[in-house]
Amino acid sequence: METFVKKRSFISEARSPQKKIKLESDEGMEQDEEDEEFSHPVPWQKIEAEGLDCDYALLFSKEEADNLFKQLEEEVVYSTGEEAKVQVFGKVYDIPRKQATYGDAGLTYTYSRVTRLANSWTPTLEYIRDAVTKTTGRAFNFVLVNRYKDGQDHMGEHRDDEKELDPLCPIASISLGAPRDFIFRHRDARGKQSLRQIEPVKLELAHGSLLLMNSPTNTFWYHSLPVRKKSSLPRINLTFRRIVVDRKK
DNA sequence: TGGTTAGCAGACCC
DNA sequence: AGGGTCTGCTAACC
Repeated sequence: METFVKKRSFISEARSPQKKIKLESDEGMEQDEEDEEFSHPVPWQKIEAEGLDCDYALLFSKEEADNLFKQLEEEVVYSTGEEAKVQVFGKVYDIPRKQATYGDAGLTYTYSRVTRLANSWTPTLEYIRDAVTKTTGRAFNFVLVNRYKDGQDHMGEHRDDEKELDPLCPIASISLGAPRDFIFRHRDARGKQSLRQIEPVKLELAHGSLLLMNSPTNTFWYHSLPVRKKSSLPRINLTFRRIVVDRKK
């Protein structure tokens, strides 16, 4: 049975998923927003299930996505050593992909018991961040970069539920490079005697695409990027987030 | 207190 | 026949 979300099935109106509100401006950012800079509005596909709310769109053309991928390959510096390891069920493993963290000065992000300090934004990451902001009306102060060198690199099921994240702000996921399957599973449909039977939601994340994961998706749904042996090319994923800044000294 | 961004084994399906 | 995929399990630590 094919449970993948059909491409182009019900493309909604060509407008942003959130109303064009004025940007929640962080300090001293752009004043008057030229909506026309990223000229044509993007056609969004709504992806919904019980407790799941996502918006999917092709944000960048193939040509632009190609260039962005190339630039990121030159700019991004990935973690090594202890920061490239993860501890699960008492054992330490090498993370089966590469990771990097970028964001506003001084921000930290704790992921699976390892706290990482954000590197300062690179030009390309800033450019993509601003493109995402212009098309969504959301501001982000942090991005987690994951690089999957081929179909063997992967990420297991998890939720993005770190408590330093602003729970109401969507997470914006940009995909560049090889397309990969992306799977959602409801938390009540996991385990042997799962409480309920809920079909997973599966989609393929395309080169240049943007997936917005809106609240409360990450409360109820785990997601993963499973191994795909037939995939041989690299993929870079950027997840833009809003980290709540603790204003205490 | 309870959840686990990892790998692995066994079942299933081409 | 066997490789790819999917699911459930893990049993230490924070």
